[in-house]
Amino acid sequence: MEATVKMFRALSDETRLRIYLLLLQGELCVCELMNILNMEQSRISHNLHILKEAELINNQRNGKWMIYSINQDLKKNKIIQGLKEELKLSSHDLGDLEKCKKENIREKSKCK
Amino acid sequence: MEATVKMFRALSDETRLRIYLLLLQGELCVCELMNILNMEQSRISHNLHILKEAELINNQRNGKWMIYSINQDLKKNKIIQGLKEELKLSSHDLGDLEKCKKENIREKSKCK
DNA sequence: TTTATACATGATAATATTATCATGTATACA
DNA sequence: TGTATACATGATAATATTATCATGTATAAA
Repeated sequence: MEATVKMFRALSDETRLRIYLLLLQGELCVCELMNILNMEQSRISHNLHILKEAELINNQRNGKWMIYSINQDLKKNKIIQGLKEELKLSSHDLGDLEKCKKENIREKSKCK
Repeated sequence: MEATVKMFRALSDETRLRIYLLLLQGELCVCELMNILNMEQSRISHNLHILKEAELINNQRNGKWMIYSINQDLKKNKIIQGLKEELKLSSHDLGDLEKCKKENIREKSKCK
């Protein structure tokens, strides 16, 4: 119950829901999320922290970058399964994600 | 997306989640919810209002009583389906629900 | 070993949420 | 027609959330 409340709370924010849907497409670093969402770094980091606290995502360092990914422990969670079926990444965000990958933002862009 | 955020927000509160799980067992009036949750009336009413705004529940008047029930429009919503599979009403709340029905709180108890 | 990049995190202010208190309204009943 | 019951709702205070700003830290590269 407590974990479910925490999960709902973490996902009850448009920014965090967008981040979660983006990460469902694959791992991303903070820099890439900044680029896709067009939001400043600390805002992204703070929201990632909330998603991590709710155990919805994981992170691991890779050189300069902190890579965030979906916590696969929740693969069997029916609510998460439902979310994936019910809600898709917006075509706008999907386009920006593809652009980010094609332009290799992670390597090229100085993260400001 | 917006509706999903609103739904998550409405369910990201223990009281409202308990109310939703209780209503999944069947219709209840405010008085019965007060009795089961042991919370004061305005608190219950305000939280019911939030659940209603998120279109998770319906209400209809029946004489003195306002009867709240699950919004069946969401039967096909995968997140709600997932929630129902993932999270069950606590045995404590279930016990109090049964007690409330057995004692016919709706008719007998002066709702204070 | 300085410097830039990538990110985390503490502090703060603006805003939203939550519970409570007080009061208002609809219905039933005497 | 008054009164009690059941509930809604506005106001308020306490608390939580959110974004931003400032700063701190880890890594890599020069």
